[in-house]
Amino acid sequence: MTLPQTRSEETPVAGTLALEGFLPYRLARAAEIISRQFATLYRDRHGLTRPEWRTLATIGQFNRITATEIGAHSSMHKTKVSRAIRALEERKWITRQVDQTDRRVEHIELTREGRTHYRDLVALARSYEARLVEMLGETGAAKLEAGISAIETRIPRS
Amino acid sequence: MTLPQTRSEETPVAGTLALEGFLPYRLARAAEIISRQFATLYRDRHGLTRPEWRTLATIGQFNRITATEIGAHSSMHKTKVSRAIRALEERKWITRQVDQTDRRVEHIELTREGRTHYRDLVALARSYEARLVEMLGETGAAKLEAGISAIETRIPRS
DNA sequence: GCATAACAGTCGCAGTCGCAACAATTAAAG
DNA sequence: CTTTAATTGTTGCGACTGCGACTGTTATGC
Repeated sequence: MTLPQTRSEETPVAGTLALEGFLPYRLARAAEIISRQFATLYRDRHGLTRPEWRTLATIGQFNRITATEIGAHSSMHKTKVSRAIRALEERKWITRQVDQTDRRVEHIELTREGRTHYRDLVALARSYEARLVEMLGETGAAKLEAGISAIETRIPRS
Repeated sequence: MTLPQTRSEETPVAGTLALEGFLPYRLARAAEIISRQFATLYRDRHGLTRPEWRTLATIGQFNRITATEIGAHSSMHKTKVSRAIRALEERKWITRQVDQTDRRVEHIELTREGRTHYRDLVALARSYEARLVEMLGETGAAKLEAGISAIETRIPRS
């Protein structure tokens, strides 16, 4: 285990918790490592932030979608979605049009330019995921996915 | 899978990426669910933030430790550590003393009061982890840990 | 119908974050 | 030695975050 260099002088004390063995900490740390690594790719390539990437990925996945639906599908707070949408609109990667039967709702679609970038990002994502699975090994990746599935199915959304 | 309610009208489009199946996204989401759930516990009970909890956990794990070592052991940026230390000091949960042979270094220890809270937090952490493993099931938890271990060992720290 | 509640999306604000720059100190180079 | 580089911990700053309040609109209750 690539532990952060363990301290030389100090030794763990009895009656304590080993942070590096604590499951929630390990999970958070693992996710952050992967998240940062992947984020570097799309940030360097397209200058996207994490909320923008998720928003774009969701819009591209469906063809026409609303802000609320984006938030539900990508697990993001509505303000995050709102700001990401604005940023993508300023780049002219998406367009919005007000629903005529319910004028609270805006439908969002990719522009031609947005679709081009989306395709590129999908390729980037697929290739990163493939490399990731390769590094983890088939069984390592399978176990990780099974563990995540357990969380998705068994942990009640607070 | 407790998916965010899938959209009724829209159907996934070919040539796209399914965000909900994308491993980095799923991992980030799973970690956030757990992290938030556990954070609610120590926030409600002691008013701690996440960096403060990690810092306290690290100080308690070793008896005497420096800020840099805390950061290395808990995967936190040094500014986060610095601010967490100040907050804990203001609560009088820790004390610092300057190293006499290298006055750049400060050694940090728990006060009596800090140790009390630390013990309580350790109990809280252990009980949460136990409940978590119970919810995930023995095999689910084991697979999750194996997957995380794969990340810890096989993914090069950028 | 009309008042009230619910909902979509935006915005102000206060809190948090990480980066870069910094002061103080110690180590290394020559 | 003396200059330069490296290290520890802090701070200023701009960017980002989520909460609550808000506008505009549609649905519901009576």
